[in-house]
Amino acid sequence: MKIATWNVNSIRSRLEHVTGWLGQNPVDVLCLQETKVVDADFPRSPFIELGYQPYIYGQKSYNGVALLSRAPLDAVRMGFTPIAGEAIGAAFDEQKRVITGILDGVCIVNLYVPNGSSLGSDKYLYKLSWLTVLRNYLKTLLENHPKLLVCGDFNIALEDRDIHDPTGRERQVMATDAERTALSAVLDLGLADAFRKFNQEDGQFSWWDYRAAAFRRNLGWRIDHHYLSPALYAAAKSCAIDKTPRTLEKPSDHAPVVVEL
DNA sequence: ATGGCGGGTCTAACCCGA
Repeated sequence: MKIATWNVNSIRSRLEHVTGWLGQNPVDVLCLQETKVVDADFPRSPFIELGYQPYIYGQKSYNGVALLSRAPLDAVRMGFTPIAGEAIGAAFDEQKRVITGILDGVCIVNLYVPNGSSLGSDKYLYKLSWLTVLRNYLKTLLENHPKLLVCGDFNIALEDRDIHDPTGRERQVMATDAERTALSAVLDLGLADAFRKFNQEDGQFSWWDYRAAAFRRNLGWRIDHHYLSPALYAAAKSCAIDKTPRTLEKPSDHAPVVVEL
């Protein structure tokens, strides 16, 4: 089973890149983030024609996640609310950042973690709160789904080797100690980084700023991840970043990351 | 480098991302 995660920075602007990539890389499930479109306007038919069923959870202009699956998914859940309840979920689900589904007993959690803007801002505090809600959400899911895959755009680089230049990273959003601690608390539930099972190199990135020729100079960050529960981690066969779509004209600033289970 | 690019939409003296 192959599962990919890709922040596409608008599915409508990236439609040809995504359909082209799926044609070349027929993964079982593609997890999308930042679709930036309401469900009624999501371009479903190009994916149906490719043999993929879209499960979408979007909003206008910002955020938005989707699962594209070759086989029907079981128990698709939108947002935190179905697991966390209305009291916690309703407010956080105003931003569409979470969608889950089950394929062959593997529970796939697709996340778009808040960016956080800048250290100490309201958005930064929201990001930290969001991660505490995520921890409780995944704790409950793990109790019922021992085969759990949590992937997406985490907007956090856990280690200095995941950043091209970690100088000053403690004041830089995506790399502060508070963010790393919050994500580590999530992973301490029993989730491990699939990419690092296979690759210990530095200079391995999944996002490059559009500015300053960052991609050409490989000035990037590794912030898109696949985290696996122990049963899946032991069985994982490969995990790799595909930089090819980032070389195209008008690319997303993120590259897809593929894990094979 | 409180913003170089590139999404979005209230097409801007806009907002937001990472």
